[in-house]
Amino acid sequence: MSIDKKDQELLAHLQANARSSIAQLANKVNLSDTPCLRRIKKLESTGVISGYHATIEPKRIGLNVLVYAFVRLNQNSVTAANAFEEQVEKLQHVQECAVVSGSYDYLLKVVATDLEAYEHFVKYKLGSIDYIANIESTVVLKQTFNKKQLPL
Amino acid sequence: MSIDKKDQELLAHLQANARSSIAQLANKVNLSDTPCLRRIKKLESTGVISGYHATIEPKRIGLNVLVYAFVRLNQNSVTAANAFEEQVEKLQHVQECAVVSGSYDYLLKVVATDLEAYEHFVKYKLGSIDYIANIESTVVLKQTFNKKQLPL
DNA sequence: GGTGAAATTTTAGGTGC
DNA sequence: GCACCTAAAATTTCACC
Repeated sequence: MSIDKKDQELLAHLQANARSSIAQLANKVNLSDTPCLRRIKKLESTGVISGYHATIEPKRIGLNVLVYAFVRLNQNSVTAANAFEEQVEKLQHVQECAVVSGSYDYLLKVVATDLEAYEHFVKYKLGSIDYIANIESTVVLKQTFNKKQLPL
Repeated sequence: MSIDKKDQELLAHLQANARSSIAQLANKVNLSDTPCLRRIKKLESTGVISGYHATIEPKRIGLNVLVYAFVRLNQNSVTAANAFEEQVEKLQHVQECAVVSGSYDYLLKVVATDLEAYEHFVKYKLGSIDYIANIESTVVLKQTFNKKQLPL
């Protein structure tokens, strides 16, 4: 998959506004509609574009708290890792999960309505997952920015 | 702003696929087109929906590395904070920036082509920003999931 | 990569429930 | 508040050059 200048421009525009019409996009990158659409379809089918998603302001729906939670498991087995990953994905408040370097095994990005709800989440939801040794929470006091644009 | 069941369903669908047509959405939530569109416009104008963004697979465009970087400043002044936030936002490889609790001041989400590029980034880009006392990098070894769906 | 045309969709207004 | 209808404008998508 080779991504030329036009593709890069299309990706930039689609990251900024996923609901732009093909005609608008074609205009911005100086192509006519058909080749523009062809390029977008190709970017989709080759997996460069994996989806289009509305972004919701968490605070507008009552999710006022964001926390990064570091998790260490009590054993380094495939069984433990698989069990943990499977169970944590079911928790709707966990938005992202990553295996990380350092003294912890996982980093989770968690949303909650408030700190009390987060405490409850850690105690009863995360806390009920198998193989967890300990959890360290890093509370986000303020998000300074959250770009929706990867460097191309 | 009150968000009822239908709005919640619309938000869920738009988070899953931001390019759905109004007719498709109206069908899914058992509304006709007009009130469906009205609701979406309202969700947009009230800031519940802040935008629609194409999601790009970082690896498909050569961004193979993701790192969470904790940053501590060398002074707790408004001047230092403002200067840091302003300069770090200009770095395209920094996707997110948050003020956090704990022993560090900021948590940055950084993408890079590889670890060597990341090392270069820390040394010459982040490193050239004023007021930074030290940086601790937590490398993501594997992303297990990244949901595009907030709990409603 | 571009053109033109058909098919579909969006968007707005009006009516009555 | 909604469904239903109508209709113009815009958009998507196609075969073809």
